[in-house]
Amino acid sequence: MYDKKIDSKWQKVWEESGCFHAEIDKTKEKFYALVEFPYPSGAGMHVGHIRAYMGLDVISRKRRMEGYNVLFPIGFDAFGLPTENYAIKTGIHPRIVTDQNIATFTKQLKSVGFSFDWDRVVDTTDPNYYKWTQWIFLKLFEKGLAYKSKTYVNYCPNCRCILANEESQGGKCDRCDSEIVQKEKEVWMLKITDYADKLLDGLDEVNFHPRVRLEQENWIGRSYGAEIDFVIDGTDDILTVYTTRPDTIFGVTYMAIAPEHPILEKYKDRIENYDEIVEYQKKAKKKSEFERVELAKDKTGVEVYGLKVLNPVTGKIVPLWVTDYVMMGYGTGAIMAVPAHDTRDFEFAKKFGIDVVQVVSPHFVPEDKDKLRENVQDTKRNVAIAIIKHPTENKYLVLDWKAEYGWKTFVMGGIKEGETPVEAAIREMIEETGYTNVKNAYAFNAISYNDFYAAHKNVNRYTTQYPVYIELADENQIPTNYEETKFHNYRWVSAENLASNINLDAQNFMADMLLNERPYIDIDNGKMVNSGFLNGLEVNQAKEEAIRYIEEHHIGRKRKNYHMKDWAFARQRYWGEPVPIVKCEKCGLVALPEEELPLTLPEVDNFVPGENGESPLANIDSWVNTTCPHCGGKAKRETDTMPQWAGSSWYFLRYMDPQNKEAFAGKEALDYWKCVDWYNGGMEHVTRHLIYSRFWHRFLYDIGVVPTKEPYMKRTAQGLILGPNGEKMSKSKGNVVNPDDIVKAYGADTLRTYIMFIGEYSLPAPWSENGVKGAKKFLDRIMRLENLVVDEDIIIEELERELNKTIKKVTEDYEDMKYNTAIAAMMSYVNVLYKQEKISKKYVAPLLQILNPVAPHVTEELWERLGFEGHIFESKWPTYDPTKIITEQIELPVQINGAVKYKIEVPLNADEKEIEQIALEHEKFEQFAQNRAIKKVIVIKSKIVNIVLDSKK
RNA sequence: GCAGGUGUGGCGGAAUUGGCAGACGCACAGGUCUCAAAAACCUGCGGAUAACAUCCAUGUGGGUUCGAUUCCCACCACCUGCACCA
Repeated sequence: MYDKKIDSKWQKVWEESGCFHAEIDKTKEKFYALVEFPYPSGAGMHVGHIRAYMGLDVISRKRRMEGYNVLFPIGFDAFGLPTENYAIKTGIHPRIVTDQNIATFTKQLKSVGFSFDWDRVVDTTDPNYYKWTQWIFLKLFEKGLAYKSKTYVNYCPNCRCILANEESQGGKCDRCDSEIVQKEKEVWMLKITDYADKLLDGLDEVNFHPRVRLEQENWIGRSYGAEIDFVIDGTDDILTVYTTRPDTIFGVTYMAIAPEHPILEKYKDRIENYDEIVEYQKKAKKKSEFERVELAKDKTGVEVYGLKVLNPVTGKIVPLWVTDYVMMGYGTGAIMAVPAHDTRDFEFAKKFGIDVVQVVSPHFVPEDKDKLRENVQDTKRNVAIAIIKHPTENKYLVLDWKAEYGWKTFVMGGIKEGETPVEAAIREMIEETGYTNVKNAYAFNAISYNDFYAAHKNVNRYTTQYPVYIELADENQIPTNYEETKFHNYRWVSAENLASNINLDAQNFMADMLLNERPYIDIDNGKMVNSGFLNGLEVNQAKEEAIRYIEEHHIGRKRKNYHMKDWAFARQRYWGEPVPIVKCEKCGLVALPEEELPLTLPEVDNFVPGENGESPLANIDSWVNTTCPHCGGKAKRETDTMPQWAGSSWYFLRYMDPQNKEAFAGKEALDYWKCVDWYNGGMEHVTRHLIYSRFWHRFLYDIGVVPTKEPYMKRTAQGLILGPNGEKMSKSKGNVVNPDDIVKAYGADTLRTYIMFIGEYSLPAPWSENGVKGAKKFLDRIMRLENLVVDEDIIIEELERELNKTIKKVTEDYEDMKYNTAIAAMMSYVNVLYKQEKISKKYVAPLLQILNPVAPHVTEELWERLGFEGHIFESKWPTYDPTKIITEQIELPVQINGAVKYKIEVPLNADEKEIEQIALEHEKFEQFAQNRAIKKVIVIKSKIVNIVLDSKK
């Protein structure tokens, strides 16, 4: 039986032997495994922490046995709001609370038996640590990447604190879930946008989980396009817009600006309805983020009377609108609106009756029977397509062409010289159907290019097709004797069945555009129409050509844009790193000299932040008032502190050399450990910590103080552990599992084994108390192997094969983080062992070694009891013998018509012919074949045999 | 709305260059041991039917293939991320 008392016995051995302590050793290859260090909250450790750390504890233990010099550190990310809020509530100093929490976490972590190097623990709130956080900030300031700016920032009224964009995703505060508001404030910002390209391109150099990579790419959100300068008619002012679709410049029918756009204030005297606009600005400002998103479908806006805008390419003058669907914070706060090819512009234009002009048309080139043919004449044609609506019913006229053409189409025909599409469509309708009386007819925005072979004329046609909607007034018909009527018959089809009764893509597109009013936004398939010099170009060519044109004419420029914004790097709170900058009346913002670091937090009586979002530090006059390091005059300290993400942006570097007093880490340590080889953590940090720390690290590389561009070579992510009810664990739902309870009841290895067995590592998995018992049962079975083991050397073929297979499988699965199947394989092997009367030690020792990373206490104990030499952590990772895995006879399944019916034994190297013969000679074959003829026999060596029989006898 | 992921027994989950669906575990049922229980051990366990034979079965509907959980098309449900990003 696995008695949990052995846990502390082995934890003591590991601690006293220092076996997990890492030192630089140039004779060995290094391996740096990193897990996201915890925030030491009062709630203590969560089972999620265990899953996160186990992933790399297994890898680290395996690597040590493989002979690597492994650095596997742990520390505490201890600045932050929960501790401070607790301090506000209880009056206990955050320092004391932090120390208590760290002590609790340390005890808990040790009780699970992680192989961390406890001599390298870091604490971000230790002045010896944050000295270097401040030092890095000064470097950023020195290089112009830290700046103070008065802008609109995200503000959480509940936390009384401003937040970075990354901390207010979805318009909610990361910490307390309150609705955030926009507040104008002067705060410290870090210019992370300067690093957007480096952060994106750096992803090519590392091996990140695809989901992690994708989320980072989306968050940075690089887009390529152009800035185009529109002239405000009758002024010298320009209105610059950013667009990713410069190709659609001919489709601009209005311009739109954000409510906060400064142009409004500037021209308030010229604007005829300025009052109305001010009213709209007020309303827009009041809307919460939530409302803006929820009411997205219902566009609002006000036209600006008195200002018009000149399209610099077409020379057309278009109206200017103010609307809150344009954001001041993205691009230039102004857009050129192209309703035909943008969903939002389309909705807006429809609501306010603004023109929609199609400039991109799909290009259909059929691959079926209508495919262009060689050796027939090529013809070019403008074609009118008549979509004719029945006078009384919701039905449309469809032509069924004769079988040899196979088309189902609308009425269509060539547009003659001097004819408009509408005229041509009506003429064709009368000629082909005899209907004469039109109630309403108009062309609409669904022009398409269509290149195909026209069988009835035996020519290739390159057509531009113009759709025309015709509504009949009545069913009055005149006789027709037009020659083309012999090709087809017509019938009426209801609107909902139209798509399945038209079999040309181009015409289906038209019907779709007519019936479901929508913009055409497929940018991968399109050619330009109604677009002057761009006409006929594919979208991508048109984009380049448009940019070339505007640059040549100095009316715009190529441009990249990012979704990511600069990092608001200030919190109006006490429990954070003080910003080492003073504001001097004469010299402005002045950095503290390096020798004065760390700038430590002063003692305060009251941790409550001010009503208007100022830090508690602002109340400590003795601390705030200081002298300028530059001129010696009066100066005030910055009272905002750094955000929680500061300390965690470089902690992996401190682990390399945690005691260093001269630098954040010494050169020798940096050159040896270089960067993290494998980093595991949660998905929730991908667009926060992981972005920030890559930014800082890249900056440190750029100033020459770290040896690699990227901090983490490989990044993986564990899935959440859900409560037993399948919901996310939370106190309010009462479904939280405390790891301490599991360790106390079942032992550390049970917890470890269960969590690794729970399911695919990167996916969420629900907790199951029964599953825990299953893990315990398995470990008990391991311990009881002692009763089967004998000293004799007995060779058992089956065990030879199974052991080698298991070593292979487990070795490989650990590397792929497939811990669940690795454990399943070991369980299977144990099941085989239990079938034996007695087993030699050599069949148990490697099992203990490969199980050791998951269940180190149990395996160490049994290793000792069975009298193996030394400790298991000093032993060498077992290798497998591939020749032992192969057997001479292999079993192959035989299928009859695709369903497995029986199995055959064949020699390993039998060829297809021999296998076929063995399969057909098998006694069961006749039973299933029943004299049916064999059509075909498929033999896949070492996989399967499939015999295909005639269905008849 | 866009992007990504997931969907397989009563449950957690295996199986992917297309080749035995349900490994391993849990739960459940029967048995051995026991005065009894627990533990342990053995056996069974997707569904239908008397059946060792047959049929059905990997979210739904089609398709490709000798053969599809795996590939293709359309759709549904749930989860995650982003979100009026121009």
